[in-house]
Amino acid sequence: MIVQQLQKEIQNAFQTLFNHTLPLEKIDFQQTRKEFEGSYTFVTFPYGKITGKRPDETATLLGEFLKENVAIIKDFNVVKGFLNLVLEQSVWVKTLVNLNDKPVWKNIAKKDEKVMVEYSSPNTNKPLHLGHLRNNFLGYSVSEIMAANGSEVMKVNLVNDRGIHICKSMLAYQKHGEGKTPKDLGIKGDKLVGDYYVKFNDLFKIEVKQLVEQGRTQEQAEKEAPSLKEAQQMLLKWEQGDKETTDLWKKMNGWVYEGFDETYKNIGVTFDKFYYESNTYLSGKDTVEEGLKKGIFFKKEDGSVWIDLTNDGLDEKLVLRGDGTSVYMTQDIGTADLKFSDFPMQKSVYVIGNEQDYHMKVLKLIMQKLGRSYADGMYHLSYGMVELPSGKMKSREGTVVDADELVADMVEIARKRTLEVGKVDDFSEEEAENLYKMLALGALKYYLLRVEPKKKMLFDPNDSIDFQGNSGVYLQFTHAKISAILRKARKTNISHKSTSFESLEELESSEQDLIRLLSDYPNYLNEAAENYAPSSIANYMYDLAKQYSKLYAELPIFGEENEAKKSLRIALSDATAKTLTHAGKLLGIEMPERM
RNA sequence: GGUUCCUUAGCUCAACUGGAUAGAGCAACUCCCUUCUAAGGAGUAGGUUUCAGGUUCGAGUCCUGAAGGAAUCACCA
Repeated sequence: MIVQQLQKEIQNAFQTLFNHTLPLEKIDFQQTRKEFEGSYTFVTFPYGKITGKRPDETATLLGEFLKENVAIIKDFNVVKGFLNLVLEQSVWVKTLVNLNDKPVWKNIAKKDEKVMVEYSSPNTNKPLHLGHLRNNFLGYSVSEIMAANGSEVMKVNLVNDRGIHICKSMLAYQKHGEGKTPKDLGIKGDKLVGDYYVKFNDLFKIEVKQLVEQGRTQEQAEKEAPSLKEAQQMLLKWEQGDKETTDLWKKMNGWVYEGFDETYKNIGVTFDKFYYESNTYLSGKDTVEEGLKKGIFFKKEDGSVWIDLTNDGLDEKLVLRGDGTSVYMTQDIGTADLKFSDFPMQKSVYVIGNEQDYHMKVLKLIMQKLGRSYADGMYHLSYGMVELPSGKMKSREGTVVDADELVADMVEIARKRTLEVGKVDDFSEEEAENLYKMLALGALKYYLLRVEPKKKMLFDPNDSIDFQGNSGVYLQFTHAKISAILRKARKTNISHKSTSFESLEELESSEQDLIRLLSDYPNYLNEAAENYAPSSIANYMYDLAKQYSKLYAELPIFGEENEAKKSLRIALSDATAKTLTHAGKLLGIEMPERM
């Protein structure tokens, strides 16, 4: 709010002093460094050509003009080309009044923009692991952030429910499962299926080893292993609609969906629509025809269809097999169109790991060449793998950090910590369990979201995720402290209505800093949406909580004798709590009243 | 081999998209609960931002090259 006003004032000053119109969006401010007086700093180095003066001269001229003509600017100082602006204290109080009367995010207008976010998109042959959690939290959070910025968002999950990998689980189950159900075994359905996926691979490895001993090369052996042949046979049968096979497929997928549902529900992730690859894997062939007609694709002698992307710095890429069957790309082309016909979006976000950077680049190029309106709005939210100290997680080796187990472990840690240091003796069992889960998920989500998505992460199962310092729990703890203050204010009937403090003229620096941070929230929100970056929100929340904690330790609230100051601090507390709650929601992190 | 991405304090990460003396947490060390929740706060120490050049008023950020790591380049999905 303040920034917008300052931008206009600078624009006006440039107009008057230098007869030059600066576009508003080009006028940037940075926070004045602590060692100088002031709040906002305008950098004048880039404008030498426009002003015809040295940067410090430009800064001085601007400073004098602003001080003279703008009421909220109390003073200025110039260090080289840096113009530091000192604002009237009343600006801060007025800003807090605005925050207090109406949270900043209520000013965000609805946009006429549809956004589809595809995320999670699991294979149905194994349970979700830590890598999926990163995906799920990213996708969910980006959806929330876009929606908070006024877009209409559709969250979709494209389930990879067919293919050779699923047949592998089915085959192993058929052989060794003895018809046992998850219920019989007392385990989740996705776990059962995952176990048989591992079992298949154990068998496969033994076969390969035997073949190698018989003199085959590793490569030959991997192609010839009988269990693999069987799986391929099964896939063929599935595609032909063989009843026994599809029945088994339906049964086992059903188990997996039950398991997934439970996990999604547990981690607080939701979808508006599910797509299943078993329904979409044949689509896209018409589009390939279209591309051929338009001359975008070409056919080789064997009938296979390709696109030549050498001019775009890539290779030739197959889009349809010689025998007319689909490849991965075919499906994705078809699915892209299908999504658009269901929900005519301007932006289409794909939350997919960075191992598919190349594939997604090709897909976007193809859709652009086909002239799809949504193609420019396709965005691959690429994220790095979560690795263990021993290296990459591999489901078929069983070396994964299981999502359900990790959450359960963290709930246990939360329980232990709460019993040690928490202040919730009078909680009912249900309330306590809720809290443990809230803290566990808060820590986990913050841990995964505060890092820039494209960076790979290292997770050491021996080091538990932080419950101290820069952590989700720190944010929650700050909120709980504030809640205690607000409860006490309510109980003792101390008002924090704007009228009770708006006449204040002097503020402490920690109060000012906090107001500034609070009023900057919409900028972070906007930035997060533009860059698809939940990490900006996470880092902002940490800064905010830290700034509040500082104030909390420095200044008394109920011990303050000046009633106006007391009210102002309560209003500040309230605004901080509301902002933490709002921002936390964007990351899927809930804020407790007590802990 | 081609392409893309990554490399910042002992460890895990920031750095407002090119701005002032690169900031946090963890770990170590000092202080602060007779005060609103110490899962906190204040402080000390820790850096040639992998390396070498370049661009400019100014580079962790942009360009070129080198080193190390990862992904990808399938008629697999």
